[in-house]
This record gives sequence, C-alpha cells and structure tokens, in this order.
Amino acid sequence: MAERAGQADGRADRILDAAAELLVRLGYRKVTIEDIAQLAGIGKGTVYLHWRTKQQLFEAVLLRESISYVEELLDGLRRDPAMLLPHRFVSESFLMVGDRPVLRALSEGYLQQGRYRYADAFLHSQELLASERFYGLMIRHGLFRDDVPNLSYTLSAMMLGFHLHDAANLIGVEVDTRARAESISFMVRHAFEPPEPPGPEELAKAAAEVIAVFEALIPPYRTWIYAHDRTHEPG
Amino acid sequence: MAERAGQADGRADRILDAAAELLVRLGYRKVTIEDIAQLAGIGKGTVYLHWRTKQQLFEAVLLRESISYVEELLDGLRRDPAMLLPHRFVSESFLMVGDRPVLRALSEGYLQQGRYRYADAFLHSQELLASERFYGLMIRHGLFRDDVPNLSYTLSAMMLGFHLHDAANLIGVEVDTRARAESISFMVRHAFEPPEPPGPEELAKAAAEVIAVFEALIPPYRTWIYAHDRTHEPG
DNA sequence: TTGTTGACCAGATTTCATAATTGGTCATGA
DNA sequence: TCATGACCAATTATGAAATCTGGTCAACAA
Repeated sequence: MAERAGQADGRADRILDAAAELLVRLGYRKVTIEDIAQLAGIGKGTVYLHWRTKQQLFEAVLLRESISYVEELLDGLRRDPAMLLPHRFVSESFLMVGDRPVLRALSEGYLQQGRYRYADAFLHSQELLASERFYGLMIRHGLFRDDVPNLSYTLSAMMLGFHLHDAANLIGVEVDTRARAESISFMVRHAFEPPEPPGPEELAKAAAEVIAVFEALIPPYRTWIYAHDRTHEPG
Repeated sequence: MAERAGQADGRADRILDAAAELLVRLGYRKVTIEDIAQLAGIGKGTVYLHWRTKQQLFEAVLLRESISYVEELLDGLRRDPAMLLPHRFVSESFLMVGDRPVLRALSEGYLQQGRYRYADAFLHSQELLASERFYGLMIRHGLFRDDVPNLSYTLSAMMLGFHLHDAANLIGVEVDTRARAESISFMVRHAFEPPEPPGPEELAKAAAEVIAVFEALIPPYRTWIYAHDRTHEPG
C-alpha cells in the first residue's frame, strides 16, 4: 500500500528521465513539454497529470537527482565513516556534481542567460546538505569547528566560487578537476575542521547519526517529487 | 620631460572620469562614446586620440581603478604593516571592492548579460595582486603557507564565490557585508596562513618589500592606460 | 468510471524587414 | 598641430506578423 507499484509510478520516472535527458542536451529553454511527452512515449496531457507546470516538473528532475547524489554520498559513508571528515566529504561532493550531467548542466547554465533561475535551482539542490540538523550534529561530534562564522554561508559561498570557476574556464590557466578537488579539500580541512579530528569510534557514531538524519530527510523530498501526481488522487 | 603636464594629460583623466560615471550609471552596453565625449566636454573624435577602441578605453577605466585600489591597500600597509597578514589583507580588499562603484559594477555586471566579458575584466582587475613575485615574497616571509595547493587559483576561486554571492543575493538568507568579510577573514587565516604568524620586525620587512614590488609594478600599468594616447606621438 | 489524449487557445517567442543608432574615420577648420 | 563633427559601414533597436508552446479540457478509450 505504501508503494502503489504499477504502470503509473514507473511512468512518472520515465517522464523525469526524458526531461533530464533533454535538459542536458538542449537546456531548459529549448525543451518543450511535447518533446518530453514524445520521448517518454505518452501524450502531452499526461505530463500534466503528474506536475502542474513545466517549472515544477524540472524541480522534480533536479530534486530526484539531488536525492540520488545524497544517497551516493551516504553509500560512501557506510563503506567508510572517515568520509564524514568535511575535507573528504566536500571535495567528494564537488567531484560528484561534475560527474552528474544534470547538476553540471545547472551549474553551467547558471552562467548563461535563460529565464529559469538556475542559481536558485542549483543552490536549492544543495539545500538537502545544508540542513541545520546536519551542521549541528557535525559540530557536536567535533567534525566541524564550532567557531566558523556563518558556517553554512561561508561554505556555500566558497563552493559557489569553485563550481563557477569550474564551469566557465574563466582564466587562461587550466586547472584540472583533480587539482580543484585537492584545493577544496585543503581549504576545508584547514578552515572548517578542528585541529584534532575525532577518533574512529566517534566517527562511526557520527556517521550513523548522519545517515539516520538523511534517511529521515529524504522521503519527504522524494514524496514531493510525485506530490502533484493527480493520477491516484480522489476526484 | 617624464611628465608632460598640460591640458592634454588632464583631459585623458577627464574622459576616464566621464566613462567611469556612465559605466556605473548605465552599464557598458548603453554607454556611447558620444555620451562620454559630451560629459567630458570635448568632441567625439578627441576620445579616439587617446584610445583606439571603446574596449580599450574601458580597459583603461578598469585599470586606473585597480591601480587606485592597490594604492589604497599600500597606504594601509604603510600605516600598519600587520595589514599584510592575509586574513586582514584579503578581507580588506573585499570590502574595498564593495566601496568602489566601478569594480562593483563589474562584479555585478558579471551576472548579467552583455557583450563585454565582465568576468575576464574583473579577474584582470585583480591580476595586479596575483603576480608570482608577490606570492613568492609572501611565502618566503612566512605570510602564506608554503603547502597550499594551487595557491593563486584556490584563493581566486574562493574570492569569486564571495563576490558573486555578494552581487546576486542568491539565497533568501541575508548576510551583511561585515559578516561576509568576517567569513573571508576566518577562512583565509585558517587555510592560507601558517600557524605561527611572523613577528613585527619580519612583518615590517615584508611590508616594505611588498610595497617596493607594487610600486615597481604599477608604473608600467599606469603607462599602459595612456599608451595609446596619440596626442603627443610623432606623426 | 477512470485514465489518457491531442486539438485548441491565449500569451509568449521568434522572425524578418526596416529604421535608428553607434563605433570608428578623416577632411576640414581653428 | 590639434580638435572636431559630418559621415559611413555595421551593428542594434523596433515592431508587426507568423510561429510556437505551456497549459486546459472535451472527447474518447479501457
């Protein structure tokens, strides 16, 4: 009952797949709902049975991608709790964004014109990680320093710079992705982590908590993706 | 002989003044050479006696502003050599850019459309500070750590993030300028400075060297501003 | 009854031809 | 010798017509 498996549910994801593919290929502006419907093998009206507007559809695309990316991080964390150390965690995130065409398209599209508020969308995509609970927990376990002013602002402003420097190769100097991740890793270790990292058992405990927090956080987001699905709603 | 004082020299600066004012008011695109000439109280053709193209004229505007800003930094340094400590130095620079409408217009314009390559221009404006000699000197005197990977890239990517986060108030969360400078200061102190800062006399020595380096570096740039001045060139 | 569809519509976007502007030149005059 | 603004080619603004697209819904299918 929790999951109504069936054609309709798979269909929402097929629509999102089609939208994601076209978003990467053409950019938000040039993708039409009809293109999406055609690629998904359904009628145009059907798309609107799932989301009310084009923007909501693409927010769903973005959110699904973000969740998948957070889950990839959590998997890494389960394999190796030491990945919770911010310098590993953050640089790993940076590399993962580069590997995900949808997120990449967003951070690159940010620099180009377009009606869609890429910037908001992109930062929204990282909102998951920015929850206060997460930061509080990390500080409590000695993973983040407790004296960083405006922790979440500071971290996100810094990351914005690296993502944009990445997207527009602004300067003649080529810096490869690996080296960028190394720079991020260095900065985070020295500016955001306390001098003494927590021991292995503290780390394991913290990792378990973080995993629990996100596992609790993800389902509502996932629900939102299909929230406007009127397929099974009462008339 | 080195300085041919006279009407012509003052005129170049009056043109730059006019161009700067209009740049701030209207943006690069909407400023016409004729506007500039009129505001400067001269004929249109006269502008072209000083610079060959509109772009070169605006590069001169930008460069003049950058020099003035570096000189302001050097003044601060002369008053207090401890300002050479990167966390003070960098956050001070950040605040100064915010106070200079021309530089501000550039970093904000970066986010908007426009033919002029704001990004390049803006980074170009910071090129002065990015000279290898400067970094080498700072490291040698123990002001920058010697183990930061890609020092100049890392620092500029980080600053780009803060400037852009500043320009587009992307997130709902308002963070005031003072708090931003505080964040920058914190990051730089912890990520770019060695654990032990140099003592006062080392600092004074380093400051003197930095001042000397820039004082040597500035004149060629200043010359470039007026380099295309055909006023006094032999026919 | 329930779910799906594509014709349909208003509003947004593109097109395309014409008008107006502007960067840059240079013959003229101070 | 230096300054100027009329002048030109080329870019850009304008606006009306044609096209496209997000979103709706009556009709149809299961």
